Amino acid sequence: MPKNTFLELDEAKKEKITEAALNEFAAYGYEISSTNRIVKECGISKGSLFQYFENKEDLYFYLIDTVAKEMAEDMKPDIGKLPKNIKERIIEYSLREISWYMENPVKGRFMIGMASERGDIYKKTIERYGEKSSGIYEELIKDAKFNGKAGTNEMSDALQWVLKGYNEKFLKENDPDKTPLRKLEKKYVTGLSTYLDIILQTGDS
Amino acid sequence: MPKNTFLELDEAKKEKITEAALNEFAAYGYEISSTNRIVKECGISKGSLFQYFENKEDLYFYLIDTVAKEMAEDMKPDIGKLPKNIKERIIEYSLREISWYMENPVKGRFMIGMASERGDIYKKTIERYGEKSSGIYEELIKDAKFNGKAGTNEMSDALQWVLKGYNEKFLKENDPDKTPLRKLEKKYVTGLSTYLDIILQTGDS
DNA sequence: AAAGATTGTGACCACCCGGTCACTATCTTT
DNA sequence: AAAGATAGTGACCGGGTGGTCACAATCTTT
Repeated sequence: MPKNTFLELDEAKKEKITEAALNEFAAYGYEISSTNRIVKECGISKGSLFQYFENKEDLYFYLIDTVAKEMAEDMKPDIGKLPKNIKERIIEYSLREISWYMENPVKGRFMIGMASERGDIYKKTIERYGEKSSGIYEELIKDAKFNGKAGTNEMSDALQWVLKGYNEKFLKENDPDKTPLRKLEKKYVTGLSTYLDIILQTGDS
Repeated sequence: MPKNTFLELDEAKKEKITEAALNEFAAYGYEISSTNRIVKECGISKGSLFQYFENKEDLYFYLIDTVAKEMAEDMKPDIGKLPKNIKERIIEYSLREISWYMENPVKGRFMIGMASERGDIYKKTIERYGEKSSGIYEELIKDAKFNGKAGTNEMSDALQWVLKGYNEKFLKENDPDKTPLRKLEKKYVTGLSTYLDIILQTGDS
């Protein structure tokens, strides 16, 4: 965790440092990211950075804490009022998620990158935060009918894999800076609907 | 590509160098991997390594070439005689793939890691080899019936995501060094069958 | 205004990197 | 055996790394 000195900085400065660090980690990943570039980017001295944070790892975990918390808080209010229909429920939840990524591209890339780190830092991240919970997917499909021998576990796995695959594909093929968000959201829903038909037994739209 | 000097080395030495380099890249990824550690591991001098290969990148691409070729050749003979039934066909192909990964764990981790590199080396890899072809998945499902509006493209995407997800899950949960391969293969097929039921309309076993 | 506490700085440290090259050791040809 | 070609070596180079610390600047208390 950051030292008190950092938390007591004025918002603008904190923001600048956080932004620079997120950009660096999002672009290069943990190991290749350079604290030298970070301090140059946000205009503070090396000494200051290491006064605010114990070390590079401390800074990295602070960012994970902050961004994960912010994301969770942005999404939480919507989760309560999801539709009853399974397919609609999944689409609305997933749309909320992808919109957050498009509205927060740097933080989004940071979070995605975090999940594909390697070596020590990956192990430590897992130790601190555990594997990504699949609880939310089980929640989403709680009263669906399934094909074959599939149970809730298999179904939520499949849903998770398809959503992840579709999100990656969508983010790769669509640039939120070029197309208005509204249009992208419509496109996202249309595309996702087709994929959901594949794994959901229910025939209604 | 490696210089002639490397290709003319005796097999044992080539093998030792290749093995050490694969281990390093598989464990750390391209950027963090160290040529110093590689030469120490395989017992040659730094000078020799750079006599055999132009530079680190050259070595890396040589490994990709070699391993990808080997994998393709190991799999090719089987592809021709896949069953006609879609589900059986997918299972048999996918089983062959996962078996190869379990029989060649280092090469397997190297190939998987390769696909999740970042930055320049990732771009260069794509430039050289192109995106991973999804042609094989289209081939596998060529005469399936689909749910809803899904066409061949969506279907092969979904199949690809589910297979990838299941493979990762399976490799994480099963250690080929502890359980005999036969048993693992049986377990793999049983598990995969359930997931395939989710995305395949066909009701037959 | 002076003294003291706090915050900010960047030159500097030891270390590691990929890559080089003058040199040695080995093998081949004469 | 001598001479020449080839293969192998590791100290060394410039450069970048995360992290430190003596000092400078600023703010707070007296």
